[in-house]
Amino acid sequence: MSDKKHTIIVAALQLFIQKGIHCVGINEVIKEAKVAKKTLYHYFPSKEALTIATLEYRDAIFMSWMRNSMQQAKSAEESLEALFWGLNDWFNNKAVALGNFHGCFFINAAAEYKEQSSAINQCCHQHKINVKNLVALYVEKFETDPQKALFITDSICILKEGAITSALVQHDLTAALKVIPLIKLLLTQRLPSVGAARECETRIKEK
Amino acid sequence: MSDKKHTIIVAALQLFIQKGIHCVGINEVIKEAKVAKKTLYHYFPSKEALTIATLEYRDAIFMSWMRNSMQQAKSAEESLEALFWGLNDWFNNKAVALGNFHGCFFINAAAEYKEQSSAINQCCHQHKINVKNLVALYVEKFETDPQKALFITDSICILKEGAITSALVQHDLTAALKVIPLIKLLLTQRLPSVGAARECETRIKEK
DNA sequence: ACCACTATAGACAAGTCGGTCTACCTCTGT
DNA sequence: ACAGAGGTAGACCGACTTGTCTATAGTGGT
Repeated sequence: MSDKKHTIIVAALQLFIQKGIHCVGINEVIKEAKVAKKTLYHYFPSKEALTIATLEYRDAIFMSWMRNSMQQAKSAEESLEALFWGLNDWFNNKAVALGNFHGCFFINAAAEYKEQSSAINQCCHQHKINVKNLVALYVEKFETDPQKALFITDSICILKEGAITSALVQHDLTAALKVIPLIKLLLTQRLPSVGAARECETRIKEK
Repeated sequence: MSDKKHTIIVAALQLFIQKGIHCVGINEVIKEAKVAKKTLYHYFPSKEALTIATLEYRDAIFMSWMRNSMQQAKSAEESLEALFWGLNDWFNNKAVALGNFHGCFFINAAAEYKEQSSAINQCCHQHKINVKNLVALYVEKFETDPQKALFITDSICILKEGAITSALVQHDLTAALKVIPLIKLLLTQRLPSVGAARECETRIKEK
């Protein structure tokens, strides 16, 4: 990839994360990237294309950071816990790879582009699938029952989203830590919860 | 309150929730509200003031809906579970008072106005405090230890945020149901989790 | 009857938006 | 030497933004 193209993506990503996508104009991006407007439009046909490029770039950064945070633990269970220690670092601006915390770029972008048909929304959706797949990889190491594994994976992903959102909206920088006991509970005593999940499914069919 | 003022707030809220605040211009609001621009600026000094009025109105609607969803259950524990059944209705467009689901207005608004000094961000923050206080009211009915009660309250709020975010970004309309087993687990076996929370606090101090 | 209020439509100002375009300047490969 | 790619600055376009203003009209209270 060209140097300039990369510079533009990095600058745009930084601005989009800090201020939101709608708030940042093309002129601000080219000023920050120290690049001519023609150069930007040489590499990207539109602001939307640039936005998608920043989402893809952020996805690569985030997934790499996540893999790195999880793979050092001794067991699969500890890897899942380690994810939340990593999130805690992020919230407190200690995750160098992710930069300062301004919430999840993908959640924020999806909030700005709500229509499911929009390419930007689909990018955000895809990122969450990537995250879920990585979590599932670890869960499946100790839980062979696919149904139970899916329940644990979903629960962990929801707790992750909740922690990120709470950190952003409620300014609760300890949200990731508050979740860790629940993760432990989920991993040590998971059988009754699946029973309860089945009960829920039954109840919704009754409705 | 004047009829016109109320009409403007309702129209603006509907548009803001559907499309996001930055995406909706004043002209669109007055067209939807069938009101002259001067009338809007007679009641609201600026778009920001109008936005805050919509946030306050939505807060009133949401808190009323939430109280209503929870107060019918037999026990405090069931009220907390009922909250998630209510969320499930909302996600599936069955909560009449809240309208069709487009994510949490406050999370989305906070994502658009990230600066903590902004009045809009503070409104969102305040709403989450209101929600937390209502949850705490029920938790304190069965958990007298303030530390444990706080942990349970925080956990439930994080699960709520996670479910809403997952429903929006991952298009997972069953997110609220997936959380219910965790709520049950939290309420029936809450002692070990507080121990784990203490362990976390110890570990973070070591860092 | 008259004032103050509430409302209307819509022109207008001043600025920003995404995006196009011209004109010119370096490099690099042949 | 020369072509073409990649780069620069910035003028320009039409559409849109928030917010102000003029001119007009119906209303209720004193």
